Amino acid sequence: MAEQAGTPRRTPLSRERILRTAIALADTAGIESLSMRNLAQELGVVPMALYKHVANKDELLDAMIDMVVGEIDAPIPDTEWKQAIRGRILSARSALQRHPWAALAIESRNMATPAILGYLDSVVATLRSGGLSADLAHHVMHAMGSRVLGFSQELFDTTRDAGRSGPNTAPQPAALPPEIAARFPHLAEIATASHDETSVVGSGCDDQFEFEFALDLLLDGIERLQQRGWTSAHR
Amino acid sequence: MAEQAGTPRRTPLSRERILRTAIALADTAGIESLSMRNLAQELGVVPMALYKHVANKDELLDAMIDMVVGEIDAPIPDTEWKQAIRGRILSARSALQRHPWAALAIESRNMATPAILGYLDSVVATLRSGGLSADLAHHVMHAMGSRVLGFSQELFDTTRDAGRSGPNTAPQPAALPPEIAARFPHLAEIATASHDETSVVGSGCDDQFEFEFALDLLLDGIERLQQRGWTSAHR
DNA sequence: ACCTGAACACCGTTCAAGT
DNA sequence: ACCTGAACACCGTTCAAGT
Repeated sequence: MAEQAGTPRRTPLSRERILRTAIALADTAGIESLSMRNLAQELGVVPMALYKHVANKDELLDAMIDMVVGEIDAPIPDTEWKQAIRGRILSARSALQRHPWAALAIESRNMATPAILGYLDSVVATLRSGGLSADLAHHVMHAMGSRVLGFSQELFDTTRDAGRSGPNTAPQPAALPPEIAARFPHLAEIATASHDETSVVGSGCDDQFEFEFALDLLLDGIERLQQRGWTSAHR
Repeated sequence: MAEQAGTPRRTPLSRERILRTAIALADTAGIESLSMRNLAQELGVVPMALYKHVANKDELLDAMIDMVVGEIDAPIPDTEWKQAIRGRILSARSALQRHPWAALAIESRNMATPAILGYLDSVVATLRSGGLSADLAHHVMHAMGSRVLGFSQELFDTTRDAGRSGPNTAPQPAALPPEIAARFPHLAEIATASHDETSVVGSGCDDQFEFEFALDLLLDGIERLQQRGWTSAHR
């Protein structure tokens, strides 16, 4: 079960192979199943063997994050800044969606891996090249928050089973259970809102649409500030 | 050490007392120090005793979260919706700041405790009373994301030691270490931006300002959409 | 009837002993 | 010189044995 068919059983352990296996394990079994012991077993080695290639579990997680961030597309040159940022962020989003554990891992880490810093740096570069002041760019990065990296921590999360293999366990809870819908009438109302308008199947809401809605709200607001020559002194 | 001076050593265990102690422990020692065993020791009982009052650790965490959410101020009646929401969210923020572990706990939980649902419901109620359509209110809640609850997952977190007792360990890293400032010039530039403008001591940036900047950017954008009678069909 | 010590099945990580 | 079994100090939770 643990040994893969094609490879000779004694494929030498390498940092690369450890990272790929760790990511695959987290993707399919969930991040909570990623223990040094489980990972070692998956690789057919004794747990201690991993410590030859990674310092400890924290460093392993950092390296996994860096690999995911590395999947984000490079910026498209010669594009208007708003479109460039938009495309970049949507690419980040799809990378993070391929690895559902990554968003929370990034948040719980103290942050600041080289790959993340490189990505953020290039986003700032795009903002600056679009004519935004360093001052405004600074606040923009804060305002975007985790959305820069493609996730926004949806509060009522429709797809929270993050990290299950196979088809998503029950596509949607089919709106709210009636007893809590009664206790929280306004939530019930908006849960069923935008049914008629958008063409979403079932009662689920379109996460991608919500993400872009918020993203564009922010980008449009920022563009307006820039055009008005906003500085921190304004407020 | 574990027994408090004023109380008789046999203060009967109660859910209330367990929760208060758990929150205090997480506040002072950090969430990673909150184990059932540690908590029991703090209370002077055997770990198993806790299971008479809480089903398991997950339920304990949910109850702790609900208690923190309970600290959020009630909405001020008869206020214009934008101001009402703004005040509510800033109150949520200060509650979450008093308990630095809470934001991450909320995110990692599957979400949807009664207190959180009640809070979200009342925020939606305010939006609706301000004349926003259920459709727009829906998207607004998504756009706000975790900011509705007062946190935004700052990506470059200036105060990430969350959960240390005593004075904050070194107020600020004094800008970026020069070697990484060289590798990420645009980050370095915005890190030192808004120095002259705002009156922030040291090189830190004003988290509260950044939060309100983003909040107002969103609220202003939403107000404009509302005034224009925006619906999902627009896009 | 109530309480709890010991135990179970896990962690991440160390270290000395074996080849 | 290299590898690794056993061990350490933890987890959350169960359960049978003790009062």
